[in-house]
Amino acid sequence: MSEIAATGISVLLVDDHPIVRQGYRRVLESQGDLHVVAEADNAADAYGAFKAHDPDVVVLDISMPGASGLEAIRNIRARSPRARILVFTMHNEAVLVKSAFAAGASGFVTKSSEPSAVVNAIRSVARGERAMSDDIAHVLAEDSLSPTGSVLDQLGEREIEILRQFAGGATTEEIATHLNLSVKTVQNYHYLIKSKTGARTDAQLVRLAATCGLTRI
Amino acid sequence: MSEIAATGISVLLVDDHPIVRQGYRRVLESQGDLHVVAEADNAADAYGAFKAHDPDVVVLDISMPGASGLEAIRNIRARSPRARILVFTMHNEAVLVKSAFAAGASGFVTKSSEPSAVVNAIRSVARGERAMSDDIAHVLAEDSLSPTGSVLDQLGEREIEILRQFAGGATTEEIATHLNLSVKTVQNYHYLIKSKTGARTDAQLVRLAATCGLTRI
DNA sequence: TGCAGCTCGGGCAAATTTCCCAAGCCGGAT
DNA sequence: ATCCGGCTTGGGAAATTTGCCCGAGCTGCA
Repeated sequence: MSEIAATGISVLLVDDHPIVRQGYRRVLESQGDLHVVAEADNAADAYGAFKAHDPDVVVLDISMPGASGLEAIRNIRARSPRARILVFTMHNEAVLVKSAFAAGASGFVTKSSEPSAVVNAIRSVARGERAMSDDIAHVLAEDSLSPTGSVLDQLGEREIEILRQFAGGATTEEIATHLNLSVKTVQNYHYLIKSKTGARTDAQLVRLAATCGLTRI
Repeated sequence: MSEIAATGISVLLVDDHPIVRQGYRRVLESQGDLHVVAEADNAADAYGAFKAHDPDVVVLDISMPGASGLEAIRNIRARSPRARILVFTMHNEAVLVKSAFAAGASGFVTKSSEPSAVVNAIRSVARGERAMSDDIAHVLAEDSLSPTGSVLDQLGEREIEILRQFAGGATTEEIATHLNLSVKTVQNYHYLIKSKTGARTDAQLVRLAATCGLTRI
């Protein structure tokens, strides 16, 4: 079957929902130049499938947000730096997007995009270009993309400690007491952490802390 | 076009993601007996499309959570009690499932299901039977056996929906927009949820939602 | 020496949270 | 039929927090 790849773009589909995979497979294959050569339904299998089929593009459709998808990206890129990975999800949080690119993704498109935008993104990524959908470009633009790596690398020791306690459920006053700081300082850290990580919500902050292993839930 | 219905099952697809709709459409139509006669990308349009095409089955694929989906179900059923609605989502919380059936759904399948299970569910629903995927039956079964009142039992439908979106990282404005409520109302729910659950912090709320399976991290 | 970055906090306007309250609606109990 | 209670929806007003600006002390490093 690998002869096909010579005339088109071979794709590995990663998604945990079987029927979603099948739907995308049909949409992609109707394009003529796109060929789904393999599927995987979890992050762990993704690399095995990648190694076995050496696809031109990996389309990672992570419906659930964070960690396992990012892990899969790192997993593949660490061992095959030439891999092209297009993240395809319904989430559009700046933190997630940045993390995905930092982890080595080549593109990021949301499910709100038109089908044509998605297939064009696959073609762009296959050519080695970076691709993202308009809405993603928008959130990133506002967020003013910084070349920093993992989200936690941007944070100082104190910031991480405060984030940990906050994500653990502590109030601002409690954190101030624990760390012998003024409430004002803790508030400022809270704000600083949010701007550094791109989280716009306390909830996003908690999710971030959880996916980074800062807290367990 | 309605002559087709005589030989098969006509389907109305409701989903907010264009490419997802297109994928499902191809999967369903490849079955031979299933025909997608219309699509809608939001709850508001769903009833209009239903009235215009009178499909045998409505497949409601609400990736974005709930209330608007539940509303759409009630909306359709209230005016066309004969309507057969199959909810098709990635969520598998008992609360949601029960709400959906209470709202008048005929079936509930998750995206984790095999494509064959999904199309069979559509056929079952078209015959007027009730249908649900194995995993849904499982969570409902466990739920009915557990006398332990989950924290979620204290919360109403709206509260749960708002908690879900909040824990997912949405801002108050976003939730208000999604659910067509005033910001003030969402704020009040936010407060109410905290007092009902005893959470004193947004972070505690997120953790609570996560442990209840309302959101994944 | 000097810059850069972390840590710590003040200030102040704008926004949000916290409570309390009211009204409509609906289902169940009386 | 009526009342009670709970859900849903929002207003109001005080209290608190956020967002963003600032300065200052400390450290490490070039």
